Amino acid sequence: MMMARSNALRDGPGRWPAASPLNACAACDARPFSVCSAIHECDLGRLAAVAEIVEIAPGQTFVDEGEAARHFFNITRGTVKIFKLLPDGRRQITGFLDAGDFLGLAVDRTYAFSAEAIDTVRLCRFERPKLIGLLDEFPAFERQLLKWASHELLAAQNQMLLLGRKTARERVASFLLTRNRRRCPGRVAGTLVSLPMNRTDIGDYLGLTIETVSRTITRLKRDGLIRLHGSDAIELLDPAGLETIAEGFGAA
Amino acid sequence: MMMARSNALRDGPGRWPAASPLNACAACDARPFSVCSAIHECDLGRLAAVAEIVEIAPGQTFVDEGEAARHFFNITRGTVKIFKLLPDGRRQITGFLDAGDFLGLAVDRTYAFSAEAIDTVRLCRFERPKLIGLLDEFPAFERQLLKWASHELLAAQNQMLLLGRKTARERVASFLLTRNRRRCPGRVAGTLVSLPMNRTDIGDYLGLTIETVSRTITRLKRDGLIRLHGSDAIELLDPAGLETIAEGFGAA
DNA sequence: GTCACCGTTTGATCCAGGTCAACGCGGGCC
DNA sequence: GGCCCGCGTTGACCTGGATCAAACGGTGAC
Repeated sequence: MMMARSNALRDGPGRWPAASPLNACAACDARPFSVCSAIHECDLGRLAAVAEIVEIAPGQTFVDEGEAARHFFNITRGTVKIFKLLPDGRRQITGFLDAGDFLGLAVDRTYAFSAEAIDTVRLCRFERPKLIGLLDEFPAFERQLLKWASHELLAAQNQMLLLGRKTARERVASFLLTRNRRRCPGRVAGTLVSLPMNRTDIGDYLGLTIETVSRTITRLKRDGLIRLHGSDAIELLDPAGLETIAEGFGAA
Repeated sequence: MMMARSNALRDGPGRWPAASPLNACAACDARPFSVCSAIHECDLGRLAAVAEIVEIAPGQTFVDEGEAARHFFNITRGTVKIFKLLPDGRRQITGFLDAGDFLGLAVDRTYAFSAEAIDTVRLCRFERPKLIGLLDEFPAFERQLLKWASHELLAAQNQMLLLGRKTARERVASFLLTRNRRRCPGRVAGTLVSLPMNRTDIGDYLGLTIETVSRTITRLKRDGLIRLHGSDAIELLDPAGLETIAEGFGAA
């Protein structure tokens, strides 16, 4: 829906015209941050051989919950949201993925989640059997995936604490700090957080409504903890104060 | 706290007098269900050599959030709760682990969670470097761990949906069904769910208070969906009806 | 047997956040 | 320029679940 000239993944034309697969991996900006860093320069050809570079248009869903799980993905540019739906439309976003993040582990035979591009996303797509074959060949790659899974599990536990036990104010403060800790390509080191997702997405990630997110941000602003630069960038004026709130110390 | 003759893990006397480590692994009831199944019968000696069998008394904490992460664990008997705390005492239980479950992945240098035995728990304890060494030797074992991590990630995403978007009634129904799907040693196939944890634990797992858990169970009972057998066993009279509620279809 | 204790249930009231509704604002389009 | 539309903000009110409080019931000690 939207974008007359569709870049739909399964329609075919979404393929990125990678000059040479080898060069694609060697030149990849995201590789240093990603699981692919486990593969040595000299073996990049083997990796590139099973990778397919794809570009996804904003708003486009490229993984559907319940669909047969045929691929793994590695984000190399842009931001993706992962979510689950209830039949009446209630939605829980379980994570935002940026460049360098790996996608496709939490899976049985079918995907247990959907994935949608927030902005223009570029990613490497791997057929599952091919990537699994590569794991046999490169144990360091498999080790890296295990490390990634552990990292995701840790983030998931933090999110469960947030969703189960934190107040709206604590949730928003936690969210801003977590976002700020990410390596965002092009981000000036410091306290300016860019939010490519809209308020609805933030609400669905934090288990709140859009109105509560908005009100809570307004209140943090009034309290001098943050400053807005448009609605998609927030400056953290008092990171320590936010940390105090996020960790549940905040009395107010 | 409690149990005059302490089986405290770090006090030493918690060690189980395993006749022979080799026999311990070969005879382990939990092995078929656990990540250890990846190690062939003939190599069990290598596994047993790095495993230490430990018994934990009910209520005893054997992993402390923030402590240096020195071990992995594999539960072979009993039930464990994994939780995170906020400074003011709010608690989120992020999972219950039973026989066959692996513990210790969601970790950086220090544990990101605490773990406490609910009933009498027996587990295999592995020093992290030793187990990691074993992974180099047995790729199938590492593969199994990755599979386990993926499985946990999937469960975590379901739990985020539950905590972020489900009503109390939906949460309790989901919980009972999830519990029922587990292979509980000694459980008669069917619809009798055993709940070794108390109501406070259930509340802290579902992001509810103990009162709401109790009231919700009472209401499910009144509606003829479940029957209580004591307070720690629940019979599912209408699993399909519970499923409808748990998945968010339930109008009532 | 009975007493005390602890976990559970039930009842009464409260409130954080949800719902419903209106308004503001910026960007694209004609 | 002016209109429209989608997102974000703000306001008024409502409610599901929290909080506070009391009663219940099973179990172990004596």
